[in-house]
Amino acid sequence: MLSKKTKYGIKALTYICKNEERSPISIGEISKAENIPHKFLEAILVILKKGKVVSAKKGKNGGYYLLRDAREIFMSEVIRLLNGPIAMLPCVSLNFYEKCEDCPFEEGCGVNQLMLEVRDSALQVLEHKSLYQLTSEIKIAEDTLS
Amino acid sequence: MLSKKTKYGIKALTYICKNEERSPISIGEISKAENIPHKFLEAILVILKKGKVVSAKKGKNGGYYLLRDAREIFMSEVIRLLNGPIAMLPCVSLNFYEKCEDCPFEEGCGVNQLMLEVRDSALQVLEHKSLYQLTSEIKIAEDTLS
DNA sequence: TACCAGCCTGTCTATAGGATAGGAATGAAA
DNA sequence: TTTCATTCCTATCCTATAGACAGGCTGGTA
Repeated sequence: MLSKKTKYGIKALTYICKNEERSPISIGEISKAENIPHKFLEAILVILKKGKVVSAKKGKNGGYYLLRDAREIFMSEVIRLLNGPIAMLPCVSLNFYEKCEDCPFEEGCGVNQLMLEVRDSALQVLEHKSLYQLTSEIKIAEDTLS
Repeated sequence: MLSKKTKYGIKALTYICKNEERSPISIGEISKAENIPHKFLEAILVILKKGKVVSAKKGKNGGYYLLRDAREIFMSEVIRLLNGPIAMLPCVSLNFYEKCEDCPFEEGCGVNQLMLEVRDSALQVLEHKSLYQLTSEIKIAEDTLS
């Protein structure tokens, strides 16, 4: 399952991206616009800041802004920061690998083999989807609706 | 994350499949061979039984056996029974759909769009991987090791 | 220098996963 | 017909984590 933390995080990023010319954008504005609990969003953006995805400006008219070109921010990275491993099992994770105690050897574990394939197929999507692309898709959807 | 329930369930199924000619196989045997807590495995197999994947024979020399050809048992089904939805969000789930409260309209939600693609790519793998296939792969791995 | 917005720490609750226990029901074998 | 292995059912417990909120500190900008 994708945690709300991650969901909120992605929404916040797309909101910042959509309004980049006005950035920095304050937590208050994002939380109102995207229906995200204010304090929770605070914590989320701190994580994204530590992850070098965004940066913050303090003081009056402060807020958050993208630290890199939105074309260079990929969903795989954001999800790893907020949700943890993309793989569904620690023993097939690239960035959060852990051996599992109950398996004598991984190659002979069917679950391992299976989840390896699932992970790769998910990465195929997530490593190629940039924040820029995601934001564009939303804009298109909004335009066709109105 | 894949729950241990699911992991254990798949392991149990492959074990039964591997030893199908001796079936029914008892919980006791499976739990010992695959390092699965006995009582927990009980609960898991009951679920798989309700899901018409396996069936049970009671009494002496009883146990569990596959209810269908292993070629007709797909991982997508097993995972849905034990782990719940394959999608990472209820609002993109085929079998466990739920609208999310915070989105005014789904088409304009980037997370929704993204997770839709991830779900499809995962399904591509899981709907085509049969228990038979998975079990074969394990056998091959075991042979090449020895 | 005053204020605004980010930052930090800590607490609380609900939920779900994982695991265990004890005994009832069933049915094959002795 | 008795015995015993096995499934089946109900119930309880523990723990970790997600989600959310509160209060006050910090630092920079107007």
